[in-house]
Amino acid sequence: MLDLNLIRTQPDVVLASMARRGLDAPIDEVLSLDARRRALLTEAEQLKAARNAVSKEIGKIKDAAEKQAKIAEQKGVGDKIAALDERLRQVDSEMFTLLSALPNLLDARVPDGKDDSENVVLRTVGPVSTLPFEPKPHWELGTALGIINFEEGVKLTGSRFYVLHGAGARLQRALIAWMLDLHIRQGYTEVYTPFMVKEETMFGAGQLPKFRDNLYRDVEEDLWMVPTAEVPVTNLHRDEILDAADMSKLYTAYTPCFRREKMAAGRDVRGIKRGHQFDKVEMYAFTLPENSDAALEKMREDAELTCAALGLTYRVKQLCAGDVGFAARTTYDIEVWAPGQQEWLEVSSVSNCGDFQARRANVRFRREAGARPEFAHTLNGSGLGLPRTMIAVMENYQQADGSIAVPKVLKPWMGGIEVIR
RNA sequence: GGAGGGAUGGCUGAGUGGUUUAAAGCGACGGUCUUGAAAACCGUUGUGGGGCCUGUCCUCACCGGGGGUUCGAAUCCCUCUCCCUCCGCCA
Repeated sequence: MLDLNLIRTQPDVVLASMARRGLDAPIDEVLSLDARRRALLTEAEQLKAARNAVSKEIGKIKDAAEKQAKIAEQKGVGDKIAALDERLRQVDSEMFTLLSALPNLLDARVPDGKDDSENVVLRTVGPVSTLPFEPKPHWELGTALGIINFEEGVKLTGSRFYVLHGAGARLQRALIAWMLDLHIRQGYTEVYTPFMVKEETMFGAGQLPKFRDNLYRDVEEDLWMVPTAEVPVTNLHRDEILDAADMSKLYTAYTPCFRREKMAAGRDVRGIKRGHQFDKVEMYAFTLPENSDAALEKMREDAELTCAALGLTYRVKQLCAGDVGFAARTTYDIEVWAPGQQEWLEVSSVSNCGDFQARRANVRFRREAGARPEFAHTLNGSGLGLPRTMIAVMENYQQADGSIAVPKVLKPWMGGIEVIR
């Protein structure tokens, strides 16, 4: 949610930022609604002030006849006020609809560009291909080794689902445990959250109303399945006023993620790259406004270290204006090289949301006792999406005979398995 | 699933239609006192919106959420959510 006051005072700045995203934002409509709203509010409040004063007088009148006369005089005022309040409610709701559809302002340093084809590769770390044989894609490796079973996923649930077996399931669990432990060492506090949340919680993280079509929902209980840990973690401090002395607050969370992927129908249908259910370890930060830039760089480094420690070749991209997500002001993507698919896989996306999410979720902080509350800044970054990390590990650690070596850092969780064969 | 009880400010806790303009206590902050501190005493103490005469200013809303009754609602009515106690069932 953008600051209405910013739209009022610097509409041109807001318009320019929206234009960089390729949007024609209805700023004029917002401003005229705002003017109407204030006019209605003034009128309604004057009536309320008068009514309050008279009602107070009535309470003090002792003479019954005089009292009845005064009460009769007041009849009808309530209806007038109710009518104004009703119009105000309508204006408010129109305003809310408009404002909640506007994405975050972009950081000025975000490069221009219309879509993902214009994202900027900042650097590539590691060699792009070193395998001395023809590498296979993970779906062939996984099926041959019996660690990924696609037919079973279809049998149980449908397309885009799969079952992991034996060392495959264990490898994923090892990745999750290792990543969580790594992030804890990097200063994040582990949290385990619900995977289903109420509508308010989805709104607070910026998922609703805009991304409704991509979410699973239980209609009977009105609960929504989380599409990312970012959703519950953002809301951990919803409607709270934090103490500046306790910030930054850094969290890491493992959750499954549920996405309908309606927009991606027919895309990435092979393998485990894009499923309706996948696991992810997330990093999240609540910071003071002046610290969010530094927190973004730290989080990017923490995510990079995860790739590096796994021995994966990766590259860091800065997203261009047209590709930065709805709630973010700036985003880095980290992609790892998958030699079997001959493809860069997006495994992490690290974003600074500024005060955009905090405004929606009403997460504030106080600099000192008595100071006015201010909105916190929030940041989120995947500590790597599991299926894509699995793909990268399988394809990079494959050997000529189709077996897969276990990366060194994961061995403590693999129960002595050195090679999956 | 059944029965009952609750939700009031940072916290505890009064308040059942108009001196409540939400008491009181605790905590926090400021001051007096003190070499310093404690104690004591005095004072301050929420959030959000709007206005202009930009002020130690005026005003509106907020007592779990929403709706209603009334000239007037923390208080009465309806409804939802959450919490607690007991019973049943249960991983």
